[in-house]
Amino acid sequence: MPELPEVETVCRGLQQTIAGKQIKAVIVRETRLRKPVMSEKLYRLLPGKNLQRIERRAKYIVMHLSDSVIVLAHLGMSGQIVVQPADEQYRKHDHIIANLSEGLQMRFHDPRRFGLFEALTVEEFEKHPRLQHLGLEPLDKGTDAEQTWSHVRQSKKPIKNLLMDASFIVGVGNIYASEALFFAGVHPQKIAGKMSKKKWQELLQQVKTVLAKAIAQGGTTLNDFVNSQGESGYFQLELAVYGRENQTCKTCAKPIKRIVQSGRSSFYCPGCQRI
DNA sequence: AACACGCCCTGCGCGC
DNA sequence: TGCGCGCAGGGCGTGT
Repeated sequence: MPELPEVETVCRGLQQTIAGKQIKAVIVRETRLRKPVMSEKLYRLLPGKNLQRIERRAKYIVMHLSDSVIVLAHLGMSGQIVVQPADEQYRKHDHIIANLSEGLQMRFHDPRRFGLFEALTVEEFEKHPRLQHLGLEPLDKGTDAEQTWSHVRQSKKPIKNLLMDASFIVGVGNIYASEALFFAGVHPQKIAGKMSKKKWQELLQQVKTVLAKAIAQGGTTLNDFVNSQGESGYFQLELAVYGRENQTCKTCAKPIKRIVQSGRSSFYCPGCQRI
């Protein structure tokens, strides 16, 4: 479900709604996530701690608690973190519950269970293997063509695969990769190293623009996205190519094509995006 | 050693 | 109406 803009939206929402609140108790109802949930550690580390700051790194949600405790969460394909009144009925797939002050609950909900939810000490967080090899944040000022070109020019990957390579740039998922490629006029199968530097500059700019717009829309570009208040999105910002196979290109009216790259669908306009 | 692939899961929409 | 199939926004382990 979520790419960088959706995770960013969740983090901002959590910061607004639960920063400053205390975790009273934790209930683990399902441990079978991508990585088995360490219930005992959650029970030991979280109760009594205050939520101080919630931030995003790549597609990870990082919750800083008092006493140097950190909750690291990932939404996978279908995860949600929703804050709601504690007296509402559990939904199917509400896997981890944190009772907060003021009668609220934070619930980690994830039908496909590809997500991650764990409690860590700061030391564990800083050495966390999953976080060691993450690439650049696309929205950072310093992430520009100058900074990245030497890597891009050496890559023999199709450009779409490179855009989605989290050891290079983080947060760009299957939808926004297709969208950015469309707006830059780059074919998803173009070999990264064969682009001109100018074209790469343009593409990176489109990546930033697409992500920033989606954040500005509150992540509501994706149809079943749910923010931290449980509000679902609706298409405020229409997608140009993703999911539009056989529909007409909004620029040149040719039919949008779908191909599969590394097992994932890519959508592009054969008129606007050339190899 | 850089790639692509399969797989982890549930749910949904489609065609029959 | 029910059933099977293909597909889904992520990421990791494995094999080439």
